[in-house]
Amino acid sequence: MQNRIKDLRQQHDLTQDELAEKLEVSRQTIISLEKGRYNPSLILAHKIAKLFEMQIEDVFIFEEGKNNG
Amino acid sequence: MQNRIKDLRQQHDLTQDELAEKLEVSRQTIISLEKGRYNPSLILAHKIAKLFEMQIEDVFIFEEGKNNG
DNA sequence: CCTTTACGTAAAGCTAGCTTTACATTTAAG
DNA sequence: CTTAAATGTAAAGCTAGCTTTACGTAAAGG
Repeated sequence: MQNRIKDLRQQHDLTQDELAEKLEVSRQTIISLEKGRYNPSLILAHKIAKLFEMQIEDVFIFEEGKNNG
Repeated sequence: MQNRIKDLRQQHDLTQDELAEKLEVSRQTIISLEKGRYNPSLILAHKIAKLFEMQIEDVFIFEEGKNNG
């Protein structure tokens, strides 16, 4: 699962530290998210999408076309 | 955080067990989700929304109007 | 050289999502 | 009463999201 967090953060002129504060998570969490190291909780995903005024599905890119019917 | 899972499941004539199989999770997970007992992972939320052909934000209802601008 | 800012890795630890098993209740059918 | 399907609770256990601390690197500035 990929995401556009790094891109969006830079577009909004935020450092990792600033983004972490706004989302009320640690900087490590931001780094890990940007590196695609894990699958965040829905609430965190929502906070991110809300901050950037986007839909969750537009921030996070899911693997479509795997076993999709 | 609330959600419309129970409602959507019934609209689609699915039992908890059938929904669990489709989502590749346990029935307990469905029960807990329907009861709002926790905050699912983003991937699970996505699978649910995709199954019902909806946006995540339309399946899960986040507390808006708290400190929202 | 030294300090500050920003980004990154590593690893130990806590918490909560999710699984598994077991048991109880309700409704429908015989 | 018995069987079966559907829903629910309880609790033990594994895994992974997230935190915290520590250390390393590179760029900007004095």
